[in-house]
Amino acid sequence: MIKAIRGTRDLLPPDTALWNFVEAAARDVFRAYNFHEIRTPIFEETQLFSRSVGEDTDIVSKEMYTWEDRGRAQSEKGQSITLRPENTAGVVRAYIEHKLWERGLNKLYYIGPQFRRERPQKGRYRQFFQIGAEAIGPPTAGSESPARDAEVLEMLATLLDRLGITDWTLELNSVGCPNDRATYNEALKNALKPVAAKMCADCQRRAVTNPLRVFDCKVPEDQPIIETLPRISQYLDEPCRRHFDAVQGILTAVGVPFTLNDRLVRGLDYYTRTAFEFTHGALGAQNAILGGGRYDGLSESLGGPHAPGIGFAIGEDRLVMSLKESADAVARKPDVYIAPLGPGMDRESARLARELRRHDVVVELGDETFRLKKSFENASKMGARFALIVGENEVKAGAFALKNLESGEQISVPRAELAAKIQSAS
RNA sequence: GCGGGGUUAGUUCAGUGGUAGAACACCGGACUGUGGCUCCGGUUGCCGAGGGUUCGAAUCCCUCACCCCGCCCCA
Repeated sequence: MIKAIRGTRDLLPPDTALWNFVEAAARDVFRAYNFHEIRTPIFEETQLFSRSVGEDTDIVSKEMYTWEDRGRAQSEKGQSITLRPENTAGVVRAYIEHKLWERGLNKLYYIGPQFRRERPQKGRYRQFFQIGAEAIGPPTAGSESPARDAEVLEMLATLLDRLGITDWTLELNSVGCPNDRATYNEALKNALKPVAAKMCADCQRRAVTNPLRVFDCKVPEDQPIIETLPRISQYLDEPCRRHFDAVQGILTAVGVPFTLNDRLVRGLDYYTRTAFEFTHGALGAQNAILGGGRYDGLSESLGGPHAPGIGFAIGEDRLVMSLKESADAVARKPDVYIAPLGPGMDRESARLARELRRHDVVVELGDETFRLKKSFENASKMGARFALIVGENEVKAGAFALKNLESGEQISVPRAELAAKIQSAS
């Protein structure tokens, strides 16, 4: 048997209804903030990712689906291509390629699949879905303003509330400018040198390879040592500090609660200043449902103009997981099951079904060879609200037996009134 | 890449060396123009794959595959 390959999966009803619900809510909320949808290709030149995400990140060094193209044209041969591991790079590429700033397109959102070749685990797949947005543009468009950061964060809080997710926590930090980070990294390394030997094996390795990761350590014995380490917040220059203070001020003013977390660091190279994460309990080891931050230098590093930006990506798989219970409620059940009874009644039923569907009634059709019992069984199994009997008697009388499957009440309804009768009961 | 758990009916699972099971689901009947509740009957399997031990393997051993959970890392 051929199965979906490791790390990929089929999304089936009724879950798909929940996915649609989530996506519809996101589109609706984003629209209120003047974001517009962009769809970029799911594969790009490999360089795009290695240059933006960072050559030394795990994503680029070992988690990308990359292959060599064998196109017909000479220019296509040997070109290295990669399935997008995230969507920010693609959006910024498109922003530059189409000079979107010339058209005032500064706020973009996307919904779509991303790919990483990592070991699957709870809420983590090789094809996973992200809902994200990027506010990017020349500083005159407000793209560098702390007000933009606050707006994006407030938008996310609104979306989560709208989805009925109330127990979220917004963790906020500033990772400063590239200069601040370089200085800080040096200071952190130096501070770790004398104490690393006393820490857990993981931390000893991190101290050398990726010092920032030491802050993720969960070993209790290491915590006192970690507490003494320098924090990025102590290394922010004046403009970065003012920016961060302003973001916090606006968030407080609009009533979006947040927690400062100076251990929060972002893995991707392009992040600057504001970094954030929304977490949600009861999701296991992967408790972050969305993350993002500011990337003021990304456009320039990809050969574009100075275009500061801030963005985020929501892990849709995880978000849906935390809503899982409501999947059945969101799926729309048939309003009516039409039970044709006897020879010739399929034709009659098809005509009726067509009429009703034009009135936005959800109709499921039976078959004239089914016994009535069978039709009723089918109807209640699929959760139809009504069963409609289409037999010779009904056709002759021009009125049909309509049974409410919940109450058991059955009435005779003239053809012209059927749609209204079914709708009114919903 | 590393560690742990798992794989038996459509689904959830029991079965630890001697005839493959239960519940639910599904199909049919009781009930030929009326579902749900009830009762009766029925179907369902290369027991993940391959090899080994044994008179005999779902069961013990080895190898592999796949799934899940976690680690590393991370939107």
